[in-house]
Amino acid sequence: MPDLMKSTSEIKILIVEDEPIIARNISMYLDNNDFKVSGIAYDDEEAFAELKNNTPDAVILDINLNSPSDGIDIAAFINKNFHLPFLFLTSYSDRETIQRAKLVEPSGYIVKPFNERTLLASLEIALSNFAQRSNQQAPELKMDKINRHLLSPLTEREYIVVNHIYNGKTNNQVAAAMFVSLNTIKVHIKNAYLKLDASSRTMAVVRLRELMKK
Amino acid sequence: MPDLMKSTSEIKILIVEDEPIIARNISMYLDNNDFKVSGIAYDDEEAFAELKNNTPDAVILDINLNSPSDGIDIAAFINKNFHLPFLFLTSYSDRETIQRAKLVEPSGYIVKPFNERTLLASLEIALSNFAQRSNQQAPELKMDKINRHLLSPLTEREYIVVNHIYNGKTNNQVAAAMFVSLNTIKVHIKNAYLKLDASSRTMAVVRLRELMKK
DNA sequence: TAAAAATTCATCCTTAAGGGTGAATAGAAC
DNA sequence: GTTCTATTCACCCTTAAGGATGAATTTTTA
Repeated sequence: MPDLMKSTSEIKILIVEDEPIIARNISMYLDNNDFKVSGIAYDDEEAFAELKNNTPDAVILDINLNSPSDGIDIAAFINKNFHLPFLFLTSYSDRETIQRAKLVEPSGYIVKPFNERTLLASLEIALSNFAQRSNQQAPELKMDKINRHLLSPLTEREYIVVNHIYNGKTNNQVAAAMFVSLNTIKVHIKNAYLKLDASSRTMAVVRLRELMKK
Repeated sequence: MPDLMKSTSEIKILIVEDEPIIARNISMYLDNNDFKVSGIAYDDEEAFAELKNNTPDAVILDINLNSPSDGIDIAAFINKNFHLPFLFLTSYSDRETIQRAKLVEPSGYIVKPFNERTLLASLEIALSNFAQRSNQQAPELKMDKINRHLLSPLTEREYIVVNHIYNGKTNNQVAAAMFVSLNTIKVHIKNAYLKLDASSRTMAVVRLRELMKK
């Protein structure tokens, strides 16, 4: 089988993270899942250099860094000089930091501690949102939160699909965003419906809203 | 035209309200809109008598009454002795009262000051919710809130339709709940889509969520 | 390594949804 | 008294969505 999937979605990611263990962890996850890590930056200077020299397609930014500029500053720099999606990697922060982070309009957030699935799903959804409309943020569901309330948890692909549906996309739009066929999307939707006890996209959205409230 | 609509939806409403001006106001609204006011009770005793003698199909209850039992007490009595939908008519109340009101699981709330449209729409949605599933409450959109953010406001029927869509109903289910044909529902949906800048029910729901946040 | 789960895709079929046009009726507004 | 809006409905057509079945491939897990 020609791995069309892999070639089309091998997207170069820059990781900006001062803790080597976390950085390597993320790097391993991504390399095993159709992403290519173009570089790891441990401080602001390395981040600026990587951005210029290795032209990543997306950036994962830890907010707290051991350097003069933190992740939010680097994000502001990206907004000024590039047209790139970026996600913040963050622990629970104070309100001020969250406010500052929102101002630079990130394509997504990854909250520590995170698991592989959440990381990959957040990244894929962020890329899709960025591609469609850089300005407005589509609200993102939390897979962990949803799965906690389901007898049978959603798989990563099912989760991404229902997220798109939650944000009003048609099956064809979801297929385009995920680089797979319409048939595949329909299979994911059908399986997700079983788990969500729904039989239409609007019913699924109602169920998702209920699950998010709990 | 045989007014099938009127005969099927001429529902008897009991109004429990100690302020005669408001009571007559509501009474007038309802009588002009395919509802029949079976009686007006100005205190608890009259309410109990009306419930027994005139067998209303639904009850609108002011919470604050000049009598030993208030609206919530009467609601509890209804729950115990009848199977009837009731709505609370309320001004801004203290938390305790709201907590008590929630315990008797009303089919809806009408908050003063209210206009004719909100009253009728709340009533119709409450009746529909009650008919479908007496136990769980479908979350209800606020027409005033939505309309405040639309260039062209939704009409009452359009609002009721999008409310049903928001709660996951199919067009056929909406038609059944509103006692009109599928064609009519489609017309309302199409017109609502224009106002909401949507072209599918899921997109409409996304827009409604956005409008409710503002 | 074998079994189970996840992901991908195809084909076929039925129904739901969306969209266009036209039109009758009733009520409100002017 | 005429115009405007809201509500209702019909007929038409196209596309989207939902559902069933079968199957190949990869990844994970036992």
